[in-house]
Amino acid sequence: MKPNIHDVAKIAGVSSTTVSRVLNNRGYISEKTKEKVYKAMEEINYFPNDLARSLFNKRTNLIGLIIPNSSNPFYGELTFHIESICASLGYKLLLCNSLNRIDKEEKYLEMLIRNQVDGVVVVTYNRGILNYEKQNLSVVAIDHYLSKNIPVVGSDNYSGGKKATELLIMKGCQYIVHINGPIELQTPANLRRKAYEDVMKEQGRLPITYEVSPLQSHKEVISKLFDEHPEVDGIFASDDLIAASVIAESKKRGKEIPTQLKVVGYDGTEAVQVLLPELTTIQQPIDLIAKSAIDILLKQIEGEFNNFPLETYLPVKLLEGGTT
Amino acid sequence: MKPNIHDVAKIAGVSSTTVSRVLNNRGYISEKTKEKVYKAMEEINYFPNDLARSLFNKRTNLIGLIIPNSSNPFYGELTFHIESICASLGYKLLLCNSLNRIDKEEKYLEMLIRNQVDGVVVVTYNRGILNYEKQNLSVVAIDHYLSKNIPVVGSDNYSGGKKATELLIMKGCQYIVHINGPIELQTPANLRRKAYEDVMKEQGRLPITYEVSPLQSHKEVISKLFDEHPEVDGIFASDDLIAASVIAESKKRGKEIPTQLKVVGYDGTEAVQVLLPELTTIQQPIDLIAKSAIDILLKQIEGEFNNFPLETYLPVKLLEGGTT
DNA sequence: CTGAAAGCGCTTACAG
DNA sequence: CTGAAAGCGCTTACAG
Repeated sequence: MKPNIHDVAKIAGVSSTTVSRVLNNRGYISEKTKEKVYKAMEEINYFPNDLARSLFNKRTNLIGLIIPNSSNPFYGELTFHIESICASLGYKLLLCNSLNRIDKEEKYLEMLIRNQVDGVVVVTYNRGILNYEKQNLSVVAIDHYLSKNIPVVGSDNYSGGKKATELLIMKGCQYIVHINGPIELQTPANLRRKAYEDVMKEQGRLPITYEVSPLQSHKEVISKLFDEHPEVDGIFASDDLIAASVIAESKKRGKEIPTQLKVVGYDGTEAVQVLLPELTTIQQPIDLIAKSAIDILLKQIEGEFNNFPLETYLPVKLLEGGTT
Repeated sequence: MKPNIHDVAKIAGVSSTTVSRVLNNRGYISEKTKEKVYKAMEEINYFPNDLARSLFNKRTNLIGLIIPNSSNPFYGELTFHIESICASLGYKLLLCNSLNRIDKEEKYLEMLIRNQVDGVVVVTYNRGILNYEKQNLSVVAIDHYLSKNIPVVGSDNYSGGKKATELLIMKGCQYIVHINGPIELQTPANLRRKAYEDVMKEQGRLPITYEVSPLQSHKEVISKLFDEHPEVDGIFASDDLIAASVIAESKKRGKEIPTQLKVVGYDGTEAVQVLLPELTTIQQPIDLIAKSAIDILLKQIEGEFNNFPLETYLPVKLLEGGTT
């Protein structure tokens, strides 16, 4: 059996109240008593039960993170930063991979509520489905609007989309096509598309956007793009994995990069920098996104409403590689 | 305030004992009472507090996962599979990124114990440092020996190393060099090296292994390798990220792949398959590794010792790409 | 400076 | 079929 606070008390020859006070460093305790208690804890290898503490305190220091899939380098990296920041602040992370499935998100959310998490960080495409507010749970969303009252943190998508499109134009591309997720998903990533379209129109060009589903293979859509627009010589993909698929398809068709086709991605994760360093991409400040999200979440948890912005967009950086 | 079981009881006009029985579907309860209780729970949006349940049951259904860094595609993917399997079995995952630092691992382990996790999955290079057994906690290790009594799950490293080396030989490479982590880390991955050395010796060739640190950049070591062995025409890297760095260095030096240099990696994650599809690599069955690890951990948790193997090595697959 | 008692939100013998 | 009581391992007023 695991030792409890009474076992410690008995060995130290004090009451469990005193042990608790030593544990929490609260109230006045004589140095001598403190030492006895510490020695007793050491002796029987005692660790306080956080379940019991949390039950009393109504505070678990537990944060839930719902992401689509940690296999994806962007989410894997985001998860790393969020967890690291949490750990440094004494919070623990309950990880949930929703695969973007509403049923899973609902189950996970209920699980998090039952486990009394202090707050939740959500990355989901399923907007408005979950009644996050009903439970008056502290929530922060990354890169996705959930409702009017839930703060969103992400990269400066408009600026990123603009940088990508302008680079392709500057490099002399004549037929620039954009690939993005479905426009129905009202995510801030739509701003990448908006920026692309704005810049194209400004230049008197016709914006053409192909839509890929976040759940399905991008191959057919990309193949279709090449079939329908053989003249394409510039592609701005809304994430690096799509960009990699574009490069693969281009190779398959004997279209040389960057001479015949230039490609720009989005995300710029560490994995991409190692595995596909030649890719030109718009790098998201994943560490800052994580930091801001947690900052905002903790403010909510501490009850400081109105002391944080509802939308936070952090600066992106153009990483120029050999694909442009 | 969140409603509790007494609030439900009051509304349903029964005792909290009865509500608990409905919740747990235990004992005999009339259909009518059940319905009243369910209606009451619905009405006030009641969710049971798992902290209180766990405190009583001495079972949290919480699993801790300690990995070096979820930014790494291999660990990100492993994390995804482990979490998914846990979720499907009613377990929840507490994620810990140790960065391979002993101090962090110790802190995380203590945190997990305080949170009363039912078991821990560990991926660490710090062998023998942590006294996992002392706490008589259920533990399973992935790809790393922790102690005699802690079961290890991983890929069939020897077979993988053999396949990689034999492929390079078959493809006609004359000077094959291997890159691996430090041999002091007594991980099963040393078997990749052992297999390489065995095959080389069998062929009357001289095995040459360069060691990279898991924490530092691989660039200098790879650069040194090319400097010291300009004749190298085959490299077996012990993971895909190292392989990617080899490819980059090779390009920098104008050494053409696969004509002048052939490269084989190890891991074969989804991320690599999308971002660097031309890489020939030994693919680990990450899903099976996750499944086996959880199987074994749950057996320990259920007290079925001796009903699981201490070492499990799962079959690898050669993925041939353009780098050989 | 220290302790006895009550309570956090549950569950399970025990009794009826 | 249902309820009162005790207890899981803590913490915090309250009293001394």
